[in-house]
Amino acid sequence: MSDLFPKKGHDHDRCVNSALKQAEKVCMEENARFTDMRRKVFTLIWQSHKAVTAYELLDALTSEGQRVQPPTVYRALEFLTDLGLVHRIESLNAYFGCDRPDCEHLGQYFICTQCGRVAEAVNEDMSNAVLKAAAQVGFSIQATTVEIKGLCHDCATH
Amino acid sequence: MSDLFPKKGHDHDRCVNSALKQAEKVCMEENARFTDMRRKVFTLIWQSHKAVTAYELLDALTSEGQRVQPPTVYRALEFLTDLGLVHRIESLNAYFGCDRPDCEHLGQYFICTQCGRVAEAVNEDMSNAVLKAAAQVGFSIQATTVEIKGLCHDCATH
DNA sequence: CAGAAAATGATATATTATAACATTTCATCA
DNA sequence: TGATGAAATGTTATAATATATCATTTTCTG
Ligand SMILES: [Zn+2]
Ligand SMILES: [Zn+2]
Ligand SMILES: [Zn+2]
Ligand SMILES: [Zn+2]
Repeated sequence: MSDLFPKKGHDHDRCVNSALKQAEKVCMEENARFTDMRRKVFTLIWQSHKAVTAYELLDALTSEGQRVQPPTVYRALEFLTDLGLVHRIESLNAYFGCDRPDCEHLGQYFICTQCGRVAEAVNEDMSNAVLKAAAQVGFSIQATTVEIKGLCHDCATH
Repeated sequence: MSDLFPKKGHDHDRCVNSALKQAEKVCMEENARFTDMRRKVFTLIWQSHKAVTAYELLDALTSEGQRVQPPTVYRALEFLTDLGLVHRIESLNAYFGCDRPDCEHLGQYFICTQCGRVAEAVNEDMSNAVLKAAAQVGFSIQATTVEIKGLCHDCATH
């Protein structure tokens, strides 16, 4: 059994740095500006493996100094989600950093209701099943939401 | 190709009446009270094949007579969703009547972004893919959300 | 019918998100 | 270089969704 969730005590700075690198690359390629605010929001989102709400981001940005208003955060989130650098978790009204912003994929998430961690899966079987089901009923897909809640392996066994 | 979505001009009263019958049966079996308010909310939800927001329900109930407050509607929705008579569509913050409240299933929805209609699918391939993906990573499922947005066959072809 | 439990009413407030307009920053090119 | 227009951010207000808490009414049970 392979665990999607990061190991306890892993080098998380490495996660964040690698995500920043990828984000810079994607922005460069898309000729999009990775501004200070966008970078701050992106970094805050990557500071844990949990999903983060817009108002948690607001609070974090505000405690860093001057008051930041909702539209500022929502704009950064829109930018990041449009580029695929961040995904919105619909069932949590929260945002989560994408591991693989450079490859097209249908978002699929495992969400642990105990520890709060989220893991993105890119599972061919699930993707294919969704695509096939849609084809069978003549439905042309624009976006998909697959969110699976439960206990991660760590939480289920401890 | 089989279309999940109801045919234009179908006998919708029949949909509603059959849903009410099923709801009564489920409540009876669960020894749960299908009160006036719950019945009203349930019926309103079934009055279209679209998802309905809590505040749309509030407005509808209020225009029927005296003012109804949010908690009243949210309580009815909680009751109905707990029993599986209604599902919440996370990506719309809206509610939708379940076709098959009498059989266990993972909720899977097709949501047309053009006409607004929603269709519940009960697709074994999708369910199995989700269950298998979870098993592979040692994740024990509590709830799943599968919401597929796009164009229904009618909207895609007209 | 009394008493307990369940449901609803009422009031207030929390949480999530967007609209609209002002100001600042930044790339571009005359 | 510095005018200029587009993009980004700031600011204020408000919309949309959801819940906490306590009071009252209704229903069930004995
Ligand atoms: Zn990490
Ligand atoms: Zn966990
Ligand atoms: Zn119908
Ligand atoms: Zn349609």
